[in-house]
Amino acid sequence: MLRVRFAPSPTGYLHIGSARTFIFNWLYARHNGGAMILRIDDTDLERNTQESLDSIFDGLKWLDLNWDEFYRQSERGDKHREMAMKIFEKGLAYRDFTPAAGDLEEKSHAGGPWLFHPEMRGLSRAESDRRAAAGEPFVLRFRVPREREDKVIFNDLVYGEQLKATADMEDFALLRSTGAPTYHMASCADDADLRISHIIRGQDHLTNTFKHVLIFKALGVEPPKFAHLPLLIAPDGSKLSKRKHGPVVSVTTYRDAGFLPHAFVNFVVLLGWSPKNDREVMSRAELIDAFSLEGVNRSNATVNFTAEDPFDPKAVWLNAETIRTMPVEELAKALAPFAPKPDLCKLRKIAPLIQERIKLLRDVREVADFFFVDELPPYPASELVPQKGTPELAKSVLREARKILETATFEPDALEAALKAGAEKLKIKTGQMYQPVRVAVCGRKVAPPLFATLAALGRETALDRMDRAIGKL
RNA sequence: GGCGCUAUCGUCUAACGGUUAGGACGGAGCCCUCUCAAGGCUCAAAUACGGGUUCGAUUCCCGUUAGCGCUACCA
Repeated sequence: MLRVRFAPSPTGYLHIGSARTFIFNWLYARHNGGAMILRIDDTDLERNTQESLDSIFDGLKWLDLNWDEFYRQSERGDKHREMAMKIFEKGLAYRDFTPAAGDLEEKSHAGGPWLFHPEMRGLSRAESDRRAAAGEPFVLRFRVPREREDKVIFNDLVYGEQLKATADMEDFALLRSTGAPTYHMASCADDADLRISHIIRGQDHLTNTFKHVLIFKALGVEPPKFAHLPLLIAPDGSKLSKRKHGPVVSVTTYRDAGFLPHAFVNFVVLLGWSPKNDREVMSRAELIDAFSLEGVNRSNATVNFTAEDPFDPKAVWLNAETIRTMPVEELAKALAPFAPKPDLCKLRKIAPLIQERIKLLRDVREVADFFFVDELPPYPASELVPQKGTPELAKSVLREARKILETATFEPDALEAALKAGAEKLKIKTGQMYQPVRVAVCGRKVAPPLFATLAALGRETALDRMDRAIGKL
């Protein structure tokens, strides 16, 4: 059975890149009828926060993509330690008693690469046991088999065959001096234990994979298949980060601005993946059907945001497209949390009027504000004056319109016919009739279609606003 | 510094070694129209650079450049 996992570490909020990794895994699992596993990789006690964990759950819950199994890595520490010691017992790892030192710069620069402490790698088992028994702290290091194997090879489902000389690999840590497993150890131990068949993750792990292959082999299990995803980067070319780019990278920012979950999924899946048939707007079912690792490309994708405009224009367009094509009832419900009042009854009337006029759900506030107020905010009387008209004309137009609205049937077609007739009677262009009425009723020149708007507003409100407008002139 | 990965319009991307290098977003223009949208049509816009291989390279190989990643007792 195919088994994939998403393994975030709760050290920041769920950001768009992590969400994408989840989505790719989910799609792959659903496409193949496999299992989706959520595992919280919280082995770094120092940096984990409950807030971050909440953010991850909030984000995933919003995406509405489910998982089949759930694990928390911190609860499995004993198992990881046990598996690490199994590697040690096989002689494939050794204790390093070198005290943790601030020789970081020394390691990374200093001309040659730092690989291991020879005297520790060469320590006899008896000596090692003696010092450990004496309570001397140590880190457990993997003994990279430079003598037996000169390279590590694996085949990445996206990047193809990957090869690295063992001579270029350091003896990485498996267990910290506190006894806690490192990420590499915990991750591989769990992947092996949970029988993960495919690891789909960010390309930042591509070079780590050589270490992981070594660990899997040391554990005596067949390594899973690997597929690395190109990274998501900011317009300046740097990796998306909270510190540098702020909340624009957080999934909850999209949610709070009024993105529809599916529009977000649709946008994000197109970053680094293509169905190769020019299709872009796809339903969830179509996505599941079309998804394959072959469609994943290898170069990083830029999320195009700016300080003024935090959302990629394509994401916004996809969202608008999703809004336009969804059932009105669903739209009305989605709009409720964003409207001035969560009045579903009213929203059902408004939704069709604004459906193709909003890009984000939050836009409802400015596009449909006048539906929710008892009294219109003040606007200049000059707005009531139509093109090539005078205040006097505006006044007579509004009086005529008022009279019409007193008796007209409040239904779009009937209102249009009646108002049109009124314009003919006054011998003015229809636009000169409609525009003053629009301003009187909406409080501004730009608004949804007039007749449907009037119908939604109702006679009483319309008449009241007409009177106030006439009074301004 | 070492090791690895990547390179097509501004952005996301498509193209068995043979295409006028295609689509989408965004931009510009026109049409439609009660304003705004939506919709329709049109336009501008790319194979990083240099060498090979080949009858023929966006595509294969090498180099350069650039970007990114890893190089922790972080994940």
